[in-house]
Amino acid sequence: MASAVRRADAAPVFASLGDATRLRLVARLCADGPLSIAHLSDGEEVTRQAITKHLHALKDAGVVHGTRAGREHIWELRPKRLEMARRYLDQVSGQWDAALERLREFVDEEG
Amino acid sequence: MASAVRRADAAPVFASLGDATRLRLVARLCADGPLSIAHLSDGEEVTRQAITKHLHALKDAGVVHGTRAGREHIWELRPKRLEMARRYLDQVSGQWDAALERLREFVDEEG
DNA sequence: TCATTGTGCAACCTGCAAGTTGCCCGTCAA
DNA sequence: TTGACGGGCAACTTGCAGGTTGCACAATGA
Repeated sequence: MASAVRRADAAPVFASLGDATRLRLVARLCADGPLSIAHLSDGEEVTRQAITKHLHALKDAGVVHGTRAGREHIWELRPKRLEMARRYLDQVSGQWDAALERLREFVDEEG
Repeated sequence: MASAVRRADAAPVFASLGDATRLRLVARLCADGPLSIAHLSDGEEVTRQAITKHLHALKDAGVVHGTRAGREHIWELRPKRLEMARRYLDQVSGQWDAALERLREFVDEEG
């Protein structure tokens, strides 16, 4: 079985995904593959600097990874972190199901 | 197939889970079932008021639901929202896999 | 060589989130 | 009826996130 995801690890990832602009960046990186800052800024309503800041926020959360190539800075997704977040939600859902089961048994006993 | 999760719906949920205290509250509600504010504040390092604010943040994101019972306010989890967040991560991962597949085919063609 | 392109850096502004404190109110039990 | 318990409300502080502007700098291409 996969090891349990710690809350302290999951929270920063969720926080990094909790911004609409960042979530859009993640979606684009996921659909189109690695892109430069200029390309990622293209079509966005905020400044290139704002995009850069968001990319660093995603990087600090481990969701994204940047590489310098000539005068460009290429950013790509790190799907492992997203998968970790998904696993955390799975864990919580699993606990919930177990709690429901316990409740059912309790009700059965009382009845 | 389940309908696609919109980014605008997912972002607030992620944001609500992006705080360590709130994530802890969610975990407790999930493991122990519905609890009052007093119980949820018990063991936390912040004030009851702070917990109340966090619970309202989770409620605004649709992750949690509160009911008044006598002089107590009972809060319980809404697993549907968490499941939605999980589905969103599934979507993104799916796109990522498709992108990898396209890349593989492209490399095969070139080779 | 020189203009253009893609970025990085730093300073700055602004609004909101997180937390606290103080006070008041309904509810429940003795 | 009264005191204790569980909460709501409002004002206030503080730190930081999100965004901007201005400038400097390296890489690139004509």
